[in-house]
Amino acid sequence: MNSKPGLRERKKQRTRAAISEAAITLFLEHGFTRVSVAQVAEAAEVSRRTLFAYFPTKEDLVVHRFADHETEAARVVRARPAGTTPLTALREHFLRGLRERDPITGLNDRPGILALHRMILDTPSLVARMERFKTGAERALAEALRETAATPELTARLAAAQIVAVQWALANDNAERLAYGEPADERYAGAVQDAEHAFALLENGLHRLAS
Amino acid sequence: MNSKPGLRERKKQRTRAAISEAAITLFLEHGFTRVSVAQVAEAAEVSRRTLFAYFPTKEDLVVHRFADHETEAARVVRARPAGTTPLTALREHFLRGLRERDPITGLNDRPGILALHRMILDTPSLVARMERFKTGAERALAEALRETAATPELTARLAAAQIVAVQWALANDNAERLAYGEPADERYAGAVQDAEHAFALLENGLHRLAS
DNA sequence: GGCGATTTCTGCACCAGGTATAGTTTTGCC
DNA sequence: GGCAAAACTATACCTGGTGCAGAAATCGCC
Repeated sequence: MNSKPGLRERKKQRTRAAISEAAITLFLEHGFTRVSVAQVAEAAEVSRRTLFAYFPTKEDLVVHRFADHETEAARVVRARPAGTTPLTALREHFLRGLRERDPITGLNDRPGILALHRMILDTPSLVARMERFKTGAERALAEALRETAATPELTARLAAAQIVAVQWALANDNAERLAYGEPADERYAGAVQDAEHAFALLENGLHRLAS
Repeated sequence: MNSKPGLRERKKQRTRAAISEAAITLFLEHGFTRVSVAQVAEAAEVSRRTLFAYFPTKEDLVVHRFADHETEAARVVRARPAGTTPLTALREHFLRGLRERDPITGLNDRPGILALHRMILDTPSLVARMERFKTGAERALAEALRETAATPELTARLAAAQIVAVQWALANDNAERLAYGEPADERYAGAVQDAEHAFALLENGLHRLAS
């Protein structure tokens, strides 16, 4: 279907990739805050003005890689087999993510990914930018729940907020441990256990919380 | 204990208040983005540099008012009567907030508060700044759960994430409705019902979510 | 291949938030 | 009254981000 994207389009994609690559290389080498967008533009052989035509902010040079995941939970819920509860579908999907070491689960220790996660975790403006994805994911998931699970508006929003918060916490926990040096393969079993515990908590509630 | 804060300290407090007041007045009148910190400084009869000595960022000129609430949930959990579960204590506290129209519940329609909430809701950088409070609240609450409810680390973090997310969603929902024109007194009954529903969901889990 | 029309890129000037520095004023205290 | 510490100010600077006008590349068509 996309056999003929046209030279213009192809060039745009190449330029975009070049900018992103130059940015991430420089950021990983010298630190996000210590590299200016001017330096990135120069490294990518593009004017500063053009860089901002491709990426609206400096932070986006990094986090655009996660943009797709914003609607992932919503897609999973929509695509679940008939008779499956949303929570089950999401749990299975998350467990598969762990098995496959999907970076979004925080359980990927390929050097590039690891360094990227580390950088994000200790750069406040990048963390803030990631939070916006969380909000987007919440909204999309709520909509999916409302549409496919006959869930009232408020319940959908509450459930979505809980689910996204929990998935985020799990991924963060994994990413932190890996950033601290634990190998992914060694962490895997624990990550699975934790995920199952977390989804059980979502499913059964917090009523067991000691008084 | 603080009978003699000293002239220096009192003056600092007055300056701080003057800056904050000037800022909020100008922001509410002309919009957050359309007022520069230079204008705020001038209105407060203070140099720009001094303004930044009191408030680290422009956003903090607005959101510093919410700083206390960051640890509120944690305090409530720590101060709960013996034999009370954390969730019960938090629910009671939230319901009391609604009754008293505590701005933090989103259920206060005093013009100043309302206008402030409206401004925050449609200023992305302010929303982002508020999210950081959410993160702080999560961390503090997790710590309180861990310490006072004999809850394992991960469970505490997961529970805190869920609880804060839910309270946030409730407050947001109320604030949005009020921003849309609904009077607080008229919204009250619904807000209580919603809160009770939300805490029940937290307590009993999402297992009822239709397949 | 050539040639207008359109899109993209660039350079430049500009604004605002935030920081570093060095010097001036104010306050606390003996 | 006078001295040290603290707070404040002016100034210059850096960086992210935007507006604008013109140069350059691409497209589609002849």
